[in-house]
Amino acid sequence: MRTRDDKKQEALFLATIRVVNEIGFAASSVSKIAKEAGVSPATLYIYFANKEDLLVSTYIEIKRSMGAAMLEEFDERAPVHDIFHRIWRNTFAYVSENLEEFRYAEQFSNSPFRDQVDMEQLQEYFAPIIRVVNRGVEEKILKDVGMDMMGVFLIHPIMVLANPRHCKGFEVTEENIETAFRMAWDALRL
Amino acid sequence: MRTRDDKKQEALFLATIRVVNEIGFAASSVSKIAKEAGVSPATLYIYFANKEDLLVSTYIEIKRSMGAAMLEEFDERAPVHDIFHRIWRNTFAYVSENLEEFRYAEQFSNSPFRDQVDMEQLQEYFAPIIRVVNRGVEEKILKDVGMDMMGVFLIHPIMVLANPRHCKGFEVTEENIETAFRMAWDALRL
Amino acid sequence: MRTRDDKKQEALFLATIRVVNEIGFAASSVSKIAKEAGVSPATLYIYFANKEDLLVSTYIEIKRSMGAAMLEEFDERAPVHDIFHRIWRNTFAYVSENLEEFRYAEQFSNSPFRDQVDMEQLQEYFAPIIRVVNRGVEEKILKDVGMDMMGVFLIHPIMVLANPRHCKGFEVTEENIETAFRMAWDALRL
Amino acid sequence: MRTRDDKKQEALFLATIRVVNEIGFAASSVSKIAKEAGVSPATLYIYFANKEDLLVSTYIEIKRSMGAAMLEEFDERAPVHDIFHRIWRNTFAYVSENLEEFRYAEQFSNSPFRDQVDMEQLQEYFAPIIRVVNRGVEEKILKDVGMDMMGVFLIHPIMVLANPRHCKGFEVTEENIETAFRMAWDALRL
DNA sequence: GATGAATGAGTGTTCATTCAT
DNA sequence: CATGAATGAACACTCATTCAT
Repeated sequence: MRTRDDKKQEALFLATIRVVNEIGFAASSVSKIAKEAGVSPATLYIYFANKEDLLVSTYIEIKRSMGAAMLEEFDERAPVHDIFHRIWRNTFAYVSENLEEFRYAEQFSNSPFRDQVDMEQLQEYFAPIIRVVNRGVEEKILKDVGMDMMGVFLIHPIMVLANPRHCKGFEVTEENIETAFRMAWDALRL
Repeated sequence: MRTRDDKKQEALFLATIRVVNEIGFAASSVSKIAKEAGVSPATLYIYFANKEDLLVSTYIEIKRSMGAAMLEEFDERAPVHDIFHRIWRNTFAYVSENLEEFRYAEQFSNSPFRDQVDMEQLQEYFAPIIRVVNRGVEEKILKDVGMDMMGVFLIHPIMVLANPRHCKGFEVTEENIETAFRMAWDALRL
Repeated sequence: MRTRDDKKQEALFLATIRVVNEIGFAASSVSKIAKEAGVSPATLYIYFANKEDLLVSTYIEIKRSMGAAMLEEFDERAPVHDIFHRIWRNTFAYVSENLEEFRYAEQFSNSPFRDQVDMEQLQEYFAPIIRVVNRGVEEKILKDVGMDMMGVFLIHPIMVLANPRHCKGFEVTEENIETAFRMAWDALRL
Repeated sequence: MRTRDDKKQEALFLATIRVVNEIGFAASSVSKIAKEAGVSPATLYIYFANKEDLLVSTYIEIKRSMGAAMLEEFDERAPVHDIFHRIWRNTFAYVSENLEEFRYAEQFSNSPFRDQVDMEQLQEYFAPIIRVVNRGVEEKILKDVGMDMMGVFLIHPIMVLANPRHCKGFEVTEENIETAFRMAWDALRL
């Protein structure tokens, strides 16, 4: 028998991201994605159970790689401020260099497909961050305001700022990134 | 195309919001929206040029009413902090009380339809806010960081916090709102 | 608005029968039936909810017209033998003259769609026959063997004999029909 | 194509019957049948030329075994009545005990695949019965009405009565079988 | 102004079959 | 001998839009 080609799965992920970003979630059809990936629509169904599975799997794959990128060179023993600074810059780098993936994730999480994803599982990728937040609160460095609010002022600003779609006026320069981080840190710190 | 029977146009706006929120952008069809509004699909084309026009117009209508709500009791002569506090609470109130409209806008602005909207025109609704920001910078009350960053730390947090879809752990209580505002203000102020 | 065209429903019934008889149940597709009827596949869905509805409705329509044909000139007060003779000849005439309809019904009732039909409702068309059978039993003219067996020896033989597909050697002549009826009557009578 | 591993061929026959009976002719696909048989779809094509060959071969196989069952303990020298009685009971037994096979054959012979079968060859299985009918006519025991009519009143009733799908009200008891045979015999005998 | 009928183009998905291993 | 991968063609069905009334 022919052997399964991992390249095709990867190609389908990339094609999904490209097509969804270009024409939007609503207009993205299985046949367009298959064509973009250079395979037959029927072949797609060998690698994914159905359209939803394709979209959800693509999202999870992005989240996984994003989580890994955010935690690069993560050193749990460093000062909270430095860890956050590291994560902040990692995340900025990831979003800037993987804008397509990031935009896909954004569209996905604003679609009803979102409810099909096991969020608990996704949270695992970000567990170390949560531990640092808790440590920061214990050490009286961070405001004790719950995890959601931390995300809103620490992670979310990056998502918006790094996305030229939202912030046409924000240039991703060394200086601007540091300024933005200072604002985030001002919001979070005690 | 526009005509006198404003009730039908209003009904179509509401139906669009309801349908899109319930089954998502991708699955929302003209005929389903028409049925929800209690009119024939053909009638819809009397009020809107096509599906895109319907979706875009609905979005603009929401943005208009949202802008008005945010600026309620706006007093340009009050202190910058108080104006922002007022806007912050207005916005929270609007989002909480108009979750459906808000969610529609969120889905819309994460779709490629976004590019069909004349953003310049939308900005007008929020012009007074921009003037206050500029005043705050001049008065050395606010960091001088450009309008995008202001939006990211002032407006965006509300959008996320008030949306239970994103923040299941955040309860919209008096206390939490004030805490969050303090964080936003810490981020913005000099 | 355009007005609904009853001719199209009729055309779809006929097209269904023709296509199913020509290429079989399994190979009959909605698009082939629509093409045969001279309408777009999409139009078909205005008149029928889905493929199953089309097939089932066609079957019920046939059964209705067949029941009516079998009971033509039905006179409940005539002798049982004469009534049966009349029904027998009516049925033979119907099957011979409506072979296509009959064959469709045959294929249908040997398909799993059969289970989608409300058989109780169909039985109504044949209620008068059942009453005559009961009378024949009471009058000690017919064997008291239950309704199924009556059907097997009275109705079923016609279905088979009149269908050249099954009985290539049976010519539908006056004499042969009478001979066959005598055999059926011999089977049924006391 | 045929090969030595008769177990797989047998498994495919059985799988075909099971699948077709469960989901119907139209919905039965090669891959579903292969899965039911526990082999790959590709393997199926080693044993059968194509889907049609599989379906037709399954039918012929059933007809062969059915013919053999009907003629069990066949004694050409016995009285015509007794031979018929024997065949009648054999057939009833076969249908009752092989309902799945029988139903498959029924569906098959009501589909256009029927025309793909060499009927002449099938007739061979039933040749002894034909000889007995001819003898009965010569001996003035049976009506001289042609072979088709004999089949209609002798074989067909069993097919219908033994199939609970058609005759929900007929219980396959010793007594009912004998009663039905008497009716068939009354129809046939002079 | 308002509508149900109508449709070509498209949807997601499965099909029977072939091919490389 | 046996197989999972691969696909063009087809499937049932829905779409956004137009048309006749």
